[in-house]
Amino acid sequence: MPDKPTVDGLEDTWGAVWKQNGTYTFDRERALGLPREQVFAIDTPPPTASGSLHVGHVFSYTHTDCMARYQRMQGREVFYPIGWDDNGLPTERRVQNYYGVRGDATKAYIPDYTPPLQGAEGKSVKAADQEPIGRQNFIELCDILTVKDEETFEDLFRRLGISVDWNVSYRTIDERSRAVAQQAFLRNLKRGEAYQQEAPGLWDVTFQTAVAQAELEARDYPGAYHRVAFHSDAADDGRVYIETTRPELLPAVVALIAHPDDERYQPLFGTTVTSPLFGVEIPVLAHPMAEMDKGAGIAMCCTFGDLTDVQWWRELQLPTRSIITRSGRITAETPEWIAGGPGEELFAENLATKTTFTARENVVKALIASGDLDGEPKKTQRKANFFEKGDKPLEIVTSRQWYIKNGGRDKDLQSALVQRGNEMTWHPGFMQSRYTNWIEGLHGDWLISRQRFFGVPFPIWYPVDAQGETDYDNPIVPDEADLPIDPQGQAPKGYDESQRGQAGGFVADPDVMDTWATSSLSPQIATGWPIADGSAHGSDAELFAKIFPMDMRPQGHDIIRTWLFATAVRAHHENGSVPWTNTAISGWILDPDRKKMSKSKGNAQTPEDVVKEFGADAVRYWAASGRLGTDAAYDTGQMKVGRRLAMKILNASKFAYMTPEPSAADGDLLVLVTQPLDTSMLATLHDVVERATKGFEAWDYTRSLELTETFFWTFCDDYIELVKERANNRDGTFSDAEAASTQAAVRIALDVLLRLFAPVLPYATEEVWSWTHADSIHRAPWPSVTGSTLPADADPKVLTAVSQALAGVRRAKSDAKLGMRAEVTSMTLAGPADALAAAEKGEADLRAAGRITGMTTAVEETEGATLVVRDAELTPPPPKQK
RNA sequence: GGAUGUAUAGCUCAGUUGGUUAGAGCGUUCGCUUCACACGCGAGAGGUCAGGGGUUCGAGUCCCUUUACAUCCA
Repeated sequence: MPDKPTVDGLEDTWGAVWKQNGTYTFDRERALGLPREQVFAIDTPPPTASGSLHVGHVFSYTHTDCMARYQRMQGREVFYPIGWDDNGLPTERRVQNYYGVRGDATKAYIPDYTPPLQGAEGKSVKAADQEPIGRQNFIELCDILTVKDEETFEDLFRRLGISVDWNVSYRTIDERSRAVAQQAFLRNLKRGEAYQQEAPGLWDVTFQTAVAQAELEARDYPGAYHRVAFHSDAADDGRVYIETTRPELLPAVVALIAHPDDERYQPLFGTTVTSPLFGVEIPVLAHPMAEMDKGAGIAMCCTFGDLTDVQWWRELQLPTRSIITRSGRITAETPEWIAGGPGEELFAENLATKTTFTARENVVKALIASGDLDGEPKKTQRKANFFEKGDKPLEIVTSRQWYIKNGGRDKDLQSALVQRGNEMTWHPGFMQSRYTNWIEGLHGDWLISRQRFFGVPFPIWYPVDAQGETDYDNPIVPDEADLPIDPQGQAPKGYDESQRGQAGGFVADPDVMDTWATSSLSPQIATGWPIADGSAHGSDAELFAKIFPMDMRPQGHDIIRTWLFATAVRAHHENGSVPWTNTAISGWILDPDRKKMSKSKGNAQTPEDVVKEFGADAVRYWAASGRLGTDAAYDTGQMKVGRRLAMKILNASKFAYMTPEPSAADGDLLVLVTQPLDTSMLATLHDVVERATKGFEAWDYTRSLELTETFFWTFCDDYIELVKERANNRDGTFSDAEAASTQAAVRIALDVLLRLFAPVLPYATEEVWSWTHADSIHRAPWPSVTGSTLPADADPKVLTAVSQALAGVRRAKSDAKLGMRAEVTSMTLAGPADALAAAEKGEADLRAAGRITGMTTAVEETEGATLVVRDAELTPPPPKQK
């Protein structure tokens, strides 16, 4: 026991001990032998290894850790893995900026490649300044940087005291994850849950990849309505006006569309009009999606300007006239429907290969020149779809993509997935509606293919026929036993590498899976879902059978629509079950202005600094003060309180263990506790244990902490102050039995309190525990209410009454502006008879703590029936002798 | 426009199935070297529970409505 206890440095001391002793190691054998409910399996979120953590991570990972530690102390075998989500776009983007490179599928592999930059942290390198390198070189750099990032993360998690088992870890790009993702995909394919389709879809021109509905973000985007004339024989003045924000798409127009009930356009339905500048003849059609009260009420449908165009194109069976390429520029060749027409030259000279922005300017100029633009363009803010990580509006491009069925096009599947939500217990419950709402709002299947580099490749090849045409309808798949595979580096069975890309040979599917298509399998990856025959790549059929579905999925509410939903979809298809039975949804961290904290706003704190300044226990205390589902303010004040609490635990414990050690016959301290005040304190604690346990059982660690903390301060400020004299008994005022009673009681209480605090404050509690125990507190049993043998007459009211009396004495001294050492030569303790009777049971302690030499009592009604002190006569303490 | 949540002391938040006079911490004011702790201890001040209406013997709590804020979806 140290002379001057401190919370500083506990992280280093105990972090090393826990690591060495494997305190949090998952015992697979024990788990397999236990009943299922005695195992607690957590599907820990794999953090994105693309930079530094922020306090929001600290917040939610602490929530999970508190639950994990509680479950462990309850004797359950806790499966608490850690994963890293290192595949995907965030990593690619970080690598681009960190090394100043860019993946380019056309470049060859360079052995021993040295990138132009090292650690250009935080800066973004312009695309033009990035060195284009081959796919394999790019992937190698991704691998190097993610491993480096993950080490930093591990440091912080360890320091925070997150009790994951570091032996049970995975990366979403490692061999096992690739094998799991590919096997799951192949099985989806076999069962018809995965399919590919060539269709118009949302496309990011910066990243040059398709994106899924879950990755969309609607943002305000400035634009202008252009009133443009189409030419018609059926119209009064030969003109039909439409209003469009995208005049550059005029060459791609396929129809004009108005609402079927719109009287203005009745005469035009069924007729044709010709487009200005290009003279293309198109039909005027009716469709209910046309908005009568917007613009002119009639719209031009282009292939494709937005998702409504796609719907019209599909439902009205319109032709496809695409002019926007995957890079977001206008196509270089003049399309056949323009060639030979009046706009041929305009297209070739002023539109081809231009950006949409330039093309728009040029079309507008031409429209002004031809007199087909009516008035000035009217500025507007329109909602445009963006990729959540992109900064240019999405275009719609026709491409071949892979999809997994998610209920967006199938009502039965949709309701089955909604139903899965009912099989999970949501903490808090209202978060389930976000899940349900999202599913019910889906309007397409889940697009999982991405035209990127650093991801899990589709385990697919396609035959190339004798004419050199790729046969997409008959993909070649590998055996599960061969997974994971890279179809770009390996030839399918029955072929050899020389046949790649040759007529009569094969080609690889060029795409990778979206990150979510792998991380949605985290339960299967972590729990040992068998690959092929179950012997390779971390397969563990026995463990999988035991702990899947898992018990807990912790995560933030912003990714319910992505990670949580996708995980439910995969388990539904593959396992016919939910992936876990509980979801614990953490809120966000808001800065003091109630804004979401983020690095871009410059208001985010680095967790490393915070932990260094206040200590891990203090930061955890702050995090644990935030309930599940509730956004919390970033509040260093709460961290100071946490630090103070941890200090108090050390100091109070030091006091307790400095009192003479009582000796019990058979080591059972409880039999020594005989005095009413002491049994009263234990009875109150007994009640606290009961309620704190209920808190954890309801996933309300905050409630549990609050109850424990409140009692702890009463224990320190009232109980310990009252029994100080008796516990040390320096003057021999008390009998040995009286002294031993409290010496035993403080030790018993502390033993319980430390364990109640342990899930939230692992460092301070472990430190104190180590003064009297050889084993870790984090493997000690959670305090039990059933096993205790409190004396039958233990009455919580005694502590309450004596504390009230002591408060009255303190107030009298405080009012007299005297110190607490002042002597009370006479006073009257007044209150109801039962309260007085209870107080009398601790009178000797009250006299000692209050330095009361003269006291009388008076039975009377008092406000709130509390005990009050009246007519106190005080003598200031003698000056202190040095 | 739809969904979900929030609104209680200067700040951050509790307040359980409706039940005496609405609580805590921080901050603030006053006081105290007290042999575990000055990173401490004691005491005080501070609230029309967002507004309005209703149910009830009784509403911070239940119902309706308005307002503000946050998030998600259109």
